[in-house]
Amino acid sequence: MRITRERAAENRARVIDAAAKLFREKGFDAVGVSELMGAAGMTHGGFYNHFDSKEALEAAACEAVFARSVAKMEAVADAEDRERAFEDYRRRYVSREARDAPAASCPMVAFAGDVSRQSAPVRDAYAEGLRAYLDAFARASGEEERRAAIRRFCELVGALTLARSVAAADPELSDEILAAL
Amino acid sequence: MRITRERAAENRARVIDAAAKLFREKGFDAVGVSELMGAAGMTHGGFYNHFDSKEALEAAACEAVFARSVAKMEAVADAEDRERAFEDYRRRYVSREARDAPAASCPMVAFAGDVSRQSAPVRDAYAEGLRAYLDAFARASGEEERRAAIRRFCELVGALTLARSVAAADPELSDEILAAL
DNA sequence: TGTACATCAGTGAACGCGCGTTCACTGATGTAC
DNA sequence: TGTACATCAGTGAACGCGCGTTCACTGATGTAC
Repeated sequence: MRITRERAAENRARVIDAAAKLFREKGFDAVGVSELMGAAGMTHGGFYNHFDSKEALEAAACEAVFARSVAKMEAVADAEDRERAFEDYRRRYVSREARDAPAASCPMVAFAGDVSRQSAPVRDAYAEGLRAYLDAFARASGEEERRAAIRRFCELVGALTLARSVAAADPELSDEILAAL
Repeated sequence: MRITRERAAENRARVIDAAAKLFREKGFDAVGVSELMGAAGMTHGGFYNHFDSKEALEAAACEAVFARSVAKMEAVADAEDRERAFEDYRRRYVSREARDAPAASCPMVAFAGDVSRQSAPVRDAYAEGLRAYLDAFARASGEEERRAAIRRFCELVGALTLARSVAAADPELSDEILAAL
């Protein structure tokens, strides 16, 4: 059942899309090749037509997720009313909506815990993404000192990470952490 | 080869100790029962003499790790020179030594990413630990507003998490993040 | 205190299961004429 | 444009592997007398 090249490229993109969501939601190791291919509407056997290995997809998905996040952050930095755009971004970052939608949110928070245990290509894609993101964040924040910008970002990452980690077991504490920002 | 009850209790404690280290270092799912028992000097078969399941050990280890961290934080809060003790704690928290020794460091940073995907007992042990830790941290920080204390803690957690996540792929960036605190 | 036996902590083989990966196969697509 | 054939994206069974868990077994310990 050969299909058009165009369609094959769409399929590949759909696998990366599914991976971008599922890896953020469940972590790299908890999502299998079968589940990924299923989420893209295929069976597992064809996976290796598109990727050398699961690791290769992890790196590709990591890159794709960061690309979108960095673009969003740069849009904030380049907004006419930068200050307001930044505050909006911040508010949404530590919102309950963001906390409860790990599949759609910040790659740093979703991947940070796992990434140091993943393969080198994944770690490299992550590091490059973080660098680009931090540069954009520093510009967007309006802080004169880069150190201050980094501290502000750490605050956001810590808050979202902690709030998400206790969301199920202690929702009040989780809300309190978000509200503190 | 039955052994003394005392010795059996020691063995159990040794398994929890090994779990406290290995789970923080590699994550819950990446450490097997065999590896844990081996680290405690036994073979895997006897595991279920001590624990109902791997999940039960995860919860016990989580509790044990938090107990130590909370005690340390409370010691800071109750120190004669609280302010200085707190600054020392902060400095050590975002040091390279702490970053490079995940097996021995902060349970929040080590577990936060994984805990929401673990079983209820683990999540509960974690939530209780975090609550106790935050209370002690708020006292130790000397902040009048609890919100300000939470923000300061988020800053630390974010910095250690991010620094650790890029330590291998981009040591300069990792150092820069630590230095920003 | 000494003896006889039940207990049970630890051993290592075995279980079913899901994982990442491979492979023979299918058949519509892409290409050469 | 039409025909003949090679290509290759996707299928689904099969692979070896390590996981959590179970189990029959061992033999020193703990207990009852």
